[in-house]
Amino acid sequence: MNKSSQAKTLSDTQLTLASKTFRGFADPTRLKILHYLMEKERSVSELVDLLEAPQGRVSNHLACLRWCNFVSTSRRGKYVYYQLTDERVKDILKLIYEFINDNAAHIYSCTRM
Amino acid sequence: MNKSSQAKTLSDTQLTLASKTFRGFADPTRLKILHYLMEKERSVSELVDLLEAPQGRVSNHLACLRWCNFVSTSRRGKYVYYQLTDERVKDILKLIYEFINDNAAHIYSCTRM
DNA sequence: TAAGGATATAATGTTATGTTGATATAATTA
DNA sequence: TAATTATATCAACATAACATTATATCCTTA
Repeated sequence: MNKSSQAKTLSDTQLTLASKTFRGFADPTRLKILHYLMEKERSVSELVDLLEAPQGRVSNHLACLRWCNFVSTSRRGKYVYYQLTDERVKDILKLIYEFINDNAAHIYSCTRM
Repeated sequence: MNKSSQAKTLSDTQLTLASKTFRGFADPTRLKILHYLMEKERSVSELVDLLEAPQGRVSNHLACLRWCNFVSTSRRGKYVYYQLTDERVKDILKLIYEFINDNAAHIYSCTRM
């Protein structure tokens, strides 16, 4: 019934979700934010200081990370604190950093696409 | 000596490499290709058939996957066979697919960025 | 070596994503 | 309640990524 050459199919929905999720990680500013959140929760203004980036940009990227459900928020007083939502976010980041340690030269040369 | 609020720093190079690597995964066509390669190696023309996509597009994405060192090639006769290079590529994909199973609704609603 | 099949590359137009800068909202404190 | 601080959002622009299409290269076999 199955063509023997055909792997278990991936639905279009899964493909869309997975590529969106990877895109969530695919920006240096967002990676920095995640990096600082791996240590502990941080308010927006702490992140603005740490990143030395304009507040609007930081908030935009935080919105993106919320959409992906990588982070969640809790307001206490006038500050909004961000924390990692899912332990697997850490696992994924760790795997990637391992991977690039062994493949740096290769990836660095990538210009196309 | 360290500001107590500061996590172990990430170099700009690492950030660049990591975001490039994530972008390598962040496209449905490339995810499909990786999916088929997880089962076994495939020639370009097999992939063109499986994906029902124009050959130029498939080859362009394969070039991208090579840059990232996700895949490598071996020519046998007139065919070029692609295989996964690094076991961690599988690990990363598995983690992501797990993650999206639990976060689908959230991610699906993401429109910005 | 000529012809044909398999694969790679590259130019162009289009769309998606990120940045900037300005403004809006929400909580706090004077 | 007015002023201030913290955060979010949005519009306009710049840039990067992708699809398409055409062409180039590489290998095989006649």
